[in-house]
Amino acid sequence: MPTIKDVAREAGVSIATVSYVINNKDIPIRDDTRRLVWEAVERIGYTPNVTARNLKASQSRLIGYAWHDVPPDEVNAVLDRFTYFTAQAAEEAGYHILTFTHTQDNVLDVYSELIRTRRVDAFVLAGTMIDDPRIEFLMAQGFPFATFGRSNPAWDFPWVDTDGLRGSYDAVGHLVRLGHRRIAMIAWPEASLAGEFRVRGYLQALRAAGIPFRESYLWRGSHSEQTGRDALAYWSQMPFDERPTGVIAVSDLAAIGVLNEAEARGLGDVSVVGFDDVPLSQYLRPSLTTLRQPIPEISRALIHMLQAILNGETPDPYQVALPPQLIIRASTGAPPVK
Amino acid sequence: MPTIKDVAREAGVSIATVSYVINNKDIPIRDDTRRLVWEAVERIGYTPNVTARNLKASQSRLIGYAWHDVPPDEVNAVLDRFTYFTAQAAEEAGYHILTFTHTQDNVLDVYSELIRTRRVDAFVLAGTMIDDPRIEFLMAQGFPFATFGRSNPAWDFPWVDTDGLRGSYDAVGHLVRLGHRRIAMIAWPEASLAGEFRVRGYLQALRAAGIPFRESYLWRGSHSEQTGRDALAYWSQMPFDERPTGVIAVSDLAAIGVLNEAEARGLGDVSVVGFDDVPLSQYLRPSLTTLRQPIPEISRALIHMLQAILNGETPDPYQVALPPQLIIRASTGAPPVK
DNA sequence: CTGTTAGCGCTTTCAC
DNA sequence: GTGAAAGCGCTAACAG
Repeated sequence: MPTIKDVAREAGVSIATVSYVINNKDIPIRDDTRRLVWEAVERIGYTPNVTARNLKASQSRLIGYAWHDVPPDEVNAVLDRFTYFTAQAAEEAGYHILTFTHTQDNVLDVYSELIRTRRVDAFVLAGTMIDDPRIEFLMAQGFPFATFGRSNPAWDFPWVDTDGLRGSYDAVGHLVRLGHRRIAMIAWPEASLAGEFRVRGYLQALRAAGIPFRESYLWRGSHSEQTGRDALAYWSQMPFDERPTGVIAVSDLAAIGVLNEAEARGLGDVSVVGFDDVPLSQYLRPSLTTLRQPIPEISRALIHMLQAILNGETPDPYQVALPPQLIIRASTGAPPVK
Repeated sequence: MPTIKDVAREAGVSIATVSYVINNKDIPIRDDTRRLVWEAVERIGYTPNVTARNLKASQSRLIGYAWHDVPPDEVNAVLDRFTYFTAQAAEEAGYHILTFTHTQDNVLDVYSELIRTRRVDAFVLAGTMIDDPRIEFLMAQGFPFATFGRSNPAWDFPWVDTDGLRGSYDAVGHLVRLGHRRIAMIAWPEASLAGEFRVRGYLQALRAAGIPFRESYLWRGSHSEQTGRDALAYWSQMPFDERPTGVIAVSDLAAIGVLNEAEARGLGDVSVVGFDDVPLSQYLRPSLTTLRQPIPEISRALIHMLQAILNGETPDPYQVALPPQLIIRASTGAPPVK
């Protein structure tokens, strides 16, 4: 493999000159010398060795991203697209993504190791939780990072997130325009930040439509298909003209539970909106109306933030929530006339 | 950030000694010197700089993996799990995964760039095609790689694959044991290598069960839900006692098409086996019997192969097909009695 | 305008 | 047993 030395010899110039030309430094170099260098580069097929460059510059040009373990039966609608678009955005900025894994109990060790060995220049975090220890750790270390998802609101760090409030708001608006008035929501436990934004959007949209909130229309449960089933089972106990005619769910999985339970009970005409647009949701019966997260935009925003941070600047914007897109399919329609 | 020099000074020994101790070389060093070194390391919190190590060793300890673009409406059942397990296996072997992307027309450029800059030590390829140009290129370059998926049978390179033949064979066996005799298959166009293995398994299983093959029971189409619908539409034109009672599909997506079309036509009792176990397949109505690819094993096998190659050895085994697991759910049952 | 040279942090040969 | 020093390939300050 040719090195810069070989190019210098081939071109009959010094290695410094080669370096200047290659890196296009604004050091006055005669045009024919430049040509000489490029021709030599061409002739011997030289490409700079990134490891040597990185050593010199004390950088790695790598952004770490923890790939989460996904149980085979769980849905990871978003993260594979996120990885793809993040890798792509990183490449445009001259970086690559280094993926790594960790178990539940050695999380910070793994991050710490990657920092200390100078394996990566920054991290992208996804699947953030409230009071996420990784964020706390990285802030304490002063190590560059940005997250997909919010965390403790009192913490000051760069994040990009889906605007869940806006998403729920739009979903309810969609149902209202279809003529629904009895609109329920399936939410996560209150500890979930993302979940609470979605609940707020639901409440705001109800208020905007002049529909009073009913406690019994808000069902909270875990991230599972069963939660959707439980919610519908509960609501179907209500007198017919009290039952919700439309449901917005905090996730597609819960939405699917609602559809499945409705089918099982012969209650075919409940309108359901999911959240995420998981693969296959368009092939469900009925195909699922849902909110698609703006993943490409999120990836781009994150990388822009990191780029700024790595250049010693303050990212602008620093924290941003991007609206999801309502994908209207067959699971929502007018309420049953009665 | 402390360097090996700092450790040497702190321990009052030479740099070389520190390196010997740290790397546990079998060079005779007094035990108390060793202790001195480790204590110094501990005290100043030293961790070797991987970039410097890599420069010295002319390696990167990175394995490149191209992350494929997935249209938002397509199912990528397998690749996100594959990425996770491959990253994990790589870490156990002392490597990390560098993910990168490419468009249709610059594929080889991207691989070439990664090689020439010495960004990666090897590649893992997925989504291989017959006569895959990437494989051809990497063989020509003599650059280390291994693939998830086969290619041109005349080419000699290390691969791991799902044993699609075995999978189809088992799926047909399952239907036969349930009492089916009219078993159809949905396949991909003949150009698909993976598809043809699955067809062969189907044919072999029929033969083993003494069931003659009927041309009209083999439907070929693209990778889509529509293909499944088309196939079922076609078969449902047949006289009732000629129609297939069981179908094995080359993918879950096609299987879902069959289920959806059967539902639309009120033909509820056709048994269907998919392939892949995509997320959500368990929540379909009916939940889908399918073949789950042995992803963790595939990842491990690939990394073992690469490890051998990177150590200058010949991997053993060199090419291996691992059987998928039949996951039995509600979409298969006894044929309608008649 | 161009070349010499000192590192970046590490490993390893060769001397002592 | 341990240390001095060369060198991996590159960049950039400093000379000339």
